[in-house]
Amino acid sequence: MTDSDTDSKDSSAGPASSNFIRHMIAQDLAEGKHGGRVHTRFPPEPNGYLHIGHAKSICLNFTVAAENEGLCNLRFDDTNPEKESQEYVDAIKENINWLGFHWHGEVRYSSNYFSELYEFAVQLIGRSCAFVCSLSAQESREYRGSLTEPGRNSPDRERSVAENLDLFARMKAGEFEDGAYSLRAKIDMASPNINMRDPVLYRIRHIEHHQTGSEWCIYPTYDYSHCISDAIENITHSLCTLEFEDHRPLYNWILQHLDIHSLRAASDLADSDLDYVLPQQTEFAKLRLNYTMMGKRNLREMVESGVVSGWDDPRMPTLAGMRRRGFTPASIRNFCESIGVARSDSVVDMAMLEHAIRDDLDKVAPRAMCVLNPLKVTLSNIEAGHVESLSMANHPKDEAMGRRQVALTREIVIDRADFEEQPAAGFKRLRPGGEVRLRGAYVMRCDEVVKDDAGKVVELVCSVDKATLGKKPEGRKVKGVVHWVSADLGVKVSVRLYDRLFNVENPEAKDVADYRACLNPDSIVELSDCMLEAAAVGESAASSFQFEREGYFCLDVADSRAGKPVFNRTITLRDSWSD
RNA sequence: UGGGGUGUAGCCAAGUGGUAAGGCACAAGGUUUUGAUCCUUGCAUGCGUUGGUUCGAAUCCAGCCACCCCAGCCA
Repeated sequence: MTDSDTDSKDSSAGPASSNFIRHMIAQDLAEGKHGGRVHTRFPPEPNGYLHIGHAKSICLNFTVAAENEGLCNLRFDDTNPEKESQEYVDAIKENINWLGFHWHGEVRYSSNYFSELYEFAVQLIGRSCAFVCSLSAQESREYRGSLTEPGRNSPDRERSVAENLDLFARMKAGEFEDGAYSLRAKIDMASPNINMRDPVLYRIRHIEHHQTGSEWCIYPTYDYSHCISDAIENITHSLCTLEFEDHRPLYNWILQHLDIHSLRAASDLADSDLDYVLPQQTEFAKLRLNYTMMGKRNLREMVESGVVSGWDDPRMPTLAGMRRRGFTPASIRNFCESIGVARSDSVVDMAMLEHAIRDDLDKVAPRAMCVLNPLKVTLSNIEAGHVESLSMANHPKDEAMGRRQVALTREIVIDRADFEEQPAAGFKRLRPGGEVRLRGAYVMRCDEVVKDDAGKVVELVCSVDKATLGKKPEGRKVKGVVHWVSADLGVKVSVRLYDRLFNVENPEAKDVADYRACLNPDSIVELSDCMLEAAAVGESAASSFQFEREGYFCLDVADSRAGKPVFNRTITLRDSWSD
């Protein structure tokens, strides 16, 4: 086991699939490029909750390290205190642990390195590679030029080293107000790559930081801090998403313009005799899922506007939401492995995710019977008060999951959808005069349909064939099987049926003016009169079940109350019949 | 119209000069006391496109087309 190993083996995970990052690392290892080390990092900014897209990156970074006896750090990229908070730090750590990954050593923060980052900035100034600029944000935008036109040099670009040093020290000391000055790299205002047009390295922000409090009033930018943080942590492979590709020249420029000996001295490996090698950035395509919004800004918007109940609403693509929905860590890891890692923009079909969770839950979730829309059935040839205890397997293929007792009584409930007075062709369930198998029990015949004044079916009077317990009926075939629960001995529960949040494939598409117009009005349907078999509730009950013939459900711990459990539908069963 | 990328089936994706893996989805059978699971079979004479090189090209070369990213003191 290494630090980056996962908690459990994924029994269902096939062999690791080939991808360009695995190839690259194998080749780097073969060439001894980083002294045989593989050290990755997952660098979230604590400005929101992790979502399934982050899971792809987490799985990539941690598994690629584990596969090569390497290490993976967790580093909060916390250089913009304005948008960040401890709440997010805590949630992110918990999500990663829940997924089953363990970062190497202590949690890191870019803010851990603020002192080093400052000293390296002083070094860049000393080397005439950076200068203090007095242009406002607006002015600097004008000076930057455009996609097709080169920019112009800042009037401060040739400020003396001494003056730059003095100004930068005073920036740090808090002498200036926000925006009065910035520290910029001195690269090339005519570069076709706009990121190289003297990018800002430090900005003044008189604001409290969740980790460093009021110690600093200047904060480094992403481009400046990320590469140096990687170098300090001796990261070998810095994996990020495609939009940072244009930043790679800057990533390399900063590291190459710093004294490698001082970089080494500031790094975790300062005292080792390993070769000091600069980290290399490699980009891959981020995950996109259809019928889903992944933009942090949009997710936050949905939470704040109350479109969903919170970051952990079971309809959210956040890890917190998916967990509450009933997704297992293994299902998410398997999904991330199954989608691959490549450089082409792609949109993964939701069906892939649904397959991953069904695949895992089919194996691990015990079965139970729960009637969602109860219809009373009186079994005329079972005495009132009689309780027949039937033994049922918790899993049809896994005896190790044990058995449970299920009570059959005179009055039971079945689902309304399992009875039709005038069924369409192919209907295998109950009809007047027809027979159906009560799952795990007897074959039952419908003798009488009881209706109310409005003509609504309110009860069925049926009789069971007592010769059919564990046996096929004689002289006829009964195709349909129906789940049921004792009306007296079952437990009343609430069940939330979840469906996709959006009814368009891409709610973030440019031609969608407002995602609110694309919300699926049936993304949550709450049923409060469901009847669940008693064995499925209580202290020792499992948290996830397959409610037979319906789908996979999990107990909602947050909203369940004593005597009134609430279950969330994780996903339906595949249904080749379709209602 | 500058720079950086990407195009293999409905979706994801392997493939790195020797004749198109795999998964999802879908379809058809079989098993089944879950219309589930499981099993079997089918599903690209074709790799954005047009040319070229080669005995041989998804792989190499050239042109063209489409789409994505970049002008935050966000990450």
